[in-house]
Amino acid sequence: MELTDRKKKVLRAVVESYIATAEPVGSKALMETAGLNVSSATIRNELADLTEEGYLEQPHTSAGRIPTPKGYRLYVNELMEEQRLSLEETRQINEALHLKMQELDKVINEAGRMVSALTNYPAFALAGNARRVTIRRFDLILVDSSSFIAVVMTDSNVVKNKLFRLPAELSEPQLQLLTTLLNTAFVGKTLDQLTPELMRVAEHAAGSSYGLISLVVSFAMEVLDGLEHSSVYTSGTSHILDHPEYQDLDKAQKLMTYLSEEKALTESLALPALNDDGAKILIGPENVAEELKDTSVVLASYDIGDGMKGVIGVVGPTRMDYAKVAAKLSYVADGLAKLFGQTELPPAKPDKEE
Amino acid sequence: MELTDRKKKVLRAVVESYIATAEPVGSKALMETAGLNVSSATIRNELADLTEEGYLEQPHTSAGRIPTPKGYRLYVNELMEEQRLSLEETRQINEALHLKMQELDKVINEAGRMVSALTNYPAFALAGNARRVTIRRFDLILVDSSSFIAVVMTDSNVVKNKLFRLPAELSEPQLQLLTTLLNTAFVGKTLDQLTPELMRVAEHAAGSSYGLISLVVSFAMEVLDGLEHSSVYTSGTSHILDHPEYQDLDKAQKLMTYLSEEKALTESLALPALNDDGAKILIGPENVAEELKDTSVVLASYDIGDGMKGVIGVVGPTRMDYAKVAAKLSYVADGLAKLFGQTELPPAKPDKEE
DNA sequence: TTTAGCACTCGACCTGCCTGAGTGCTAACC
DNA sequence: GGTTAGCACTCAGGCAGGTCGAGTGCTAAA
Repeated sequence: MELTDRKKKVLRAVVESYIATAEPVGSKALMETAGLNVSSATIRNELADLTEEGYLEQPHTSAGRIPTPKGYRLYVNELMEEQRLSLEETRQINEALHLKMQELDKVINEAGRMVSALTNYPAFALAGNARRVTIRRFDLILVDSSSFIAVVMTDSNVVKNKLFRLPAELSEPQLQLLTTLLNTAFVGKTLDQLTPELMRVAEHAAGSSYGLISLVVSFAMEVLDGLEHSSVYTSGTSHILDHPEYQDLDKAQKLMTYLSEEKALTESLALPALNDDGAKILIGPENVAEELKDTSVVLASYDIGDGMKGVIGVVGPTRMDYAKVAAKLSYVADGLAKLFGQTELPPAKPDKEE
Repeated sequence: MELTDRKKKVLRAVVESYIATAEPVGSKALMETAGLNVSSATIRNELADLTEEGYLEQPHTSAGRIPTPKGYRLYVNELMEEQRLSLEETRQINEALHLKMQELDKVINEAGRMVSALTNYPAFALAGNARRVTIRRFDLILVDSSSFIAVVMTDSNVVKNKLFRLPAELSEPQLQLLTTLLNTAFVGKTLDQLTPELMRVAEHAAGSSYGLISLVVSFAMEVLDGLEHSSVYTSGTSHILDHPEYQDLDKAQKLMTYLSEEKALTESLALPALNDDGAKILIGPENVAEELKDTSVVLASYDIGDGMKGVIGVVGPTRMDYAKVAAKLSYVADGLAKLFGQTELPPAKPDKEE
């Protein structure tokens, strides 16, 4: 059943006032803020109806109303006005985004920090692969006669390396043989395709340096594994304490602990978002995780390219400023998508030349 | 002036009881716990003396005594008994330490987490170089005609890589020329020795692919910079709320914020510790950082090898269980030192062979 | 349908009171 | 002299009761 226009206006005013103050909202206060030229008694009637229908609730008899999750949901779906970011804010974001392009991990982490600073809520960020990752190539670099660097590149264009120091001697030709072997046997394979049998075959072909095969391959496995179970970065957890709903230390601590548990966070929040595009708002009980049942989450995902996707999100009380947060989050996500979309290389002409 | 034996016993009992309960300790309670066969009145006299001399204080007239920083200091220096870890604890630590050897960053971070879990205090961990780092070698790997991987190795045996995608074509010989150029011009240089002039000379020699020199070198500079300003990992900040002294949300939040500010943390806490070896306890006002004036810090540093050192530390209320924390921290630090001390490679014979 | 008015509810806050833990001091004791 | 028992004193914390005021629902009139 559709709500009347006036009811919607009242609901909206309640939500916005409660978002701003965290205090139950009374009929008198609404008379002024809702912009309807009716008396407080009329508003009381409307409030009673809205309460009846489950959009609002009363913490106790003689208190004002606060929105229920259902109320927030309606607000988010229909009533919320798209927030425009101020010039200053966009400037800030752009500046931060165009910092030097470091390792992916660091950019992700930095994005989380930025979002947290921008919204004053704790934030998290992660990147992951929507698909299985395979190995694209191996390179082995001889450093000296007893150590070498293994470089592994995946088909998602991630490159990782590791330095190996050996108790035994090693020669350039040996290493080249190894490289060829690795590249013929293991390229194009996903993590679970790297079976022990495959290893054994390759080791056999490797002759005297057979032991190295398993070393390098298990490194490659670590790399693939790391890419598929990418880690989450959390930032700004101290912002939890900003909000009166977390005066209750116990509540605050539970949320903090939850946020610091990578696994829980990844599984219940971030991964589901990887496959859904765009922004998403989860209000209170809409969250799967028990710990978040009275907490809201705003998420945005973006494309990194090479089959990878990123997610940034913000966690806060259900009384969250959804409009502002969603706007900021989307803007940052868009910025990141653009950042990753462009070639990593700035036009190759150096601008200083005498 | 030396304290009498009995005074020391009383002080010790006060500190330990206060550490355990966070409640001011009265003369009656001490009668039982201090293990002296004297009446509460006698103890009261001793308490009065200790208070006079600045080792204890009273939150208010009719309350028991709590230790002052000076009291804690004496306790730590003379009275504290070296704690032995339980078998279960050492087993736990060893197990965690012998996980697969991943990237240095991750090991460091993991160590911090472990310490935090072990002590129930927030912990931080970082690694840094005691000396200037230089470049040891460059390698460039051609991936396809428009992209290559740059691998940079430093004299601290850290290897980093980056994938470059070019708008232009690139050939193997070109890349080899570049590699030689880079290796002759920039090897052995520290960050500040990588001057623009040096770059210009090298670019000149590079002919048509001169633009790539600056790309690779600036990547190398990032690597050196990153190694010298290594980042701190904080974990377990939610443990702050475990302790009654941080019921005051404001206080808790200030500490949390401080802990999440990498820069402050590195400069005021971690870096100073890098140069001092072994364990260190800083009590309340002994800390330089204003934010830590009523907080204690226990630090341990260890050798990573190749001129690198690591620091792990724990932050908590002055009423911290110094003995336990110090024991655990040292054990972990020792473990890490050993872990890094051993060759990264396990004896190269695979134990399964048919 | 809206409004004014009124009785009612209930949390927040203040107040004063009481209790008990803990003190310092004094005088007696060994 | 150090040690102890006893006693008066202090003060935070908890509890009970009272007041205040914001906000309600309901009713009756406009």
